[in-house]
Amino acid sequence: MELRFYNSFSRQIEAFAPLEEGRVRMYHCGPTVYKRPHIGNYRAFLFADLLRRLFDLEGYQVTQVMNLTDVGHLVDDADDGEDKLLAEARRAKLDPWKIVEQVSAQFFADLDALGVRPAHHYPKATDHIPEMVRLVELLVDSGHAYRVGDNYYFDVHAFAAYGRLSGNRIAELESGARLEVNEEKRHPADFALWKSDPNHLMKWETALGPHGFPGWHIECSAMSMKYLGDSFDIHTGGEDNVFPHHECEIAQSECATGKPFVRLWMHTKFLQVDGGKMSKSLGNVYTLDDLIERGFSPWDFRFLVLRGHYRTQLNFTWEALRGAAEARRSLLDWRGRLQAAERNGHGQGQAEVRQAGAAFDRALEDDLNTSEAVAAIFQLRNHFMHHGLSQQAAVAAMQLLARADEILGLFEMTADGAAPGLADAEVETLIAERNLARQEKDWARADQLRDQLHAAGIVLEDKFDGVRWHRGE
RNA sequence: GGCGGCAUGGCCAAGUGGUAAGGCAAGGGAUUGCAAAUCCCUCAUCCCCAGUUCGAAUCUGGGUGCCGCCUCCA
Repeated sequence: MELRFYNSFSRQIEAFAPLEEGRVRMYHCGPTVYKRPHIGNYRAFLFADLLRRLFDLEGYQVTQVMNLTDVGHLVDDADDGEDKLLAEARRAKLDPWKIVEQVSAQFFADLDALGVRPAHHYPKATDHIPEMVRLVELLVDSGHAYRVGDNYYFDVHAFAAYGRLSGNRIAELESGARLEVNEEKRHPADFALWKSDPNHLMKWETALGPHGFPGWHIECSAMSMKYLGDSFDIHTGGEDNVFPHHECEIAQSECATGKPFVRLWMHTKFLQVDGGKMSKSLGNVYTLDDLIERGFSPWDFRFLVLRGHYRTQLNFTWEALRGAAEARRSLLDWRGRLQAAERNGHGQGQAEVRQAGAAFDRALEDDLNTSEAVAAIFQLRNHFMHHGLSQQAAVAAMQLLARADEILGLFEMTADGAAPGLADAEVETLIAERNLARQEKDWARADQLRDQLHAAGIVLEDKFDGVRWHRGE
């Protein structure tokens, strides 16, 4: 496939060309582990998984890194002065390290439930204090950063390209600033690399000072470059990360190394709920458990998210989730029908399968247009339902469906083909038994057998000329 | 105030100059012991207004609504 992606930095769709042939190195901004991520957060992580799966299938050697931020962020404007993690620790009357441990475990459980392939590294900020300190020292030595007491700030005027990613201009940032200016900084747009506060709970004694802790942006520069090199291929995050986070990462990384930092920046749009943003006051900040409580599988959510384009806002509604769940079920059903057709298919359809496969690939190549890719699958399904497929075409269609499953993650890890439960012969026996009961108009017995088969994932179709069955839903 | 983005049927969502993909839901009919599944049929002119064009959901201008960001700390 000839992949083309939209680059937030150039604001254009570009042909994908990794730094090193056959190899992809990518970094994803991960969660701040102070509180269980909500479904909106998982949109970004599912997108990262989509990239990962695509590159895996395309035969690239992938190195994927996602950070866990375990030194806090601000809760919101109202909670000034204290970071998210410390606030949560106080609220829950727990040690911050305990919070990190619990939330991280929850996060990994969620990823697993969503069918996300594990990244190769999940570095934590607090495990990389020396790397961050080294970066700060480099920036100070090279004149890109300055020290005030034991605080260290990046001088945005030392990097001419500051603002290129976000489109912000330093002068505008200054005039638009809503909050009071930190008098220590030479310019309001300068950002903290390293701070000091003797009263901080999470602090480190380093060459930078006795009571220091890192600024937010520095961790991603330090960890991405440690695991991926000074220059790497892809960096992703939510749209909220563009500024200031990624803008600052570029500045500090490129000034520290003198090399280009990231080739391709990709950002996912936010997930909205009921047409607006999620908010605690509306009670629509959902976690995976909220979906499960309503009878949905995390995989239904996965499908809802991935069949929408990552650069478009996606509106979450319960009705939409129900629609995604039904659609996924019908694909599962189709897989069962295809398995049957691989043995006793009829019709033609080679051309249609080829066409669908080409459309599927074309859509994905074009900046991951998963909507169109999924539509291609459904079009083939519709053709099959109307006209059937030859055995050979059914085999090819199964291959396409498996390919879609590899990339999008459609089906939960239930067995495919080798489904646990009844063997074909057993199914046939039960069906014969039910037919006998039906002939004798023993409806209770017939329905009981039907229920038994249904429970085993067997779908029966009572046709005028007999009973057909397939595995599915 | 600055920067960026979105607005397509009941719900979700592609399409970005050539006459509206796909999914879900809904209605009518066929079939059925009942049911499910399946089959047939029905279901949008693209937020509003004004332009450009032979032609616009797609371009331009102006509205309206929604979303992200604008660094004390992070």
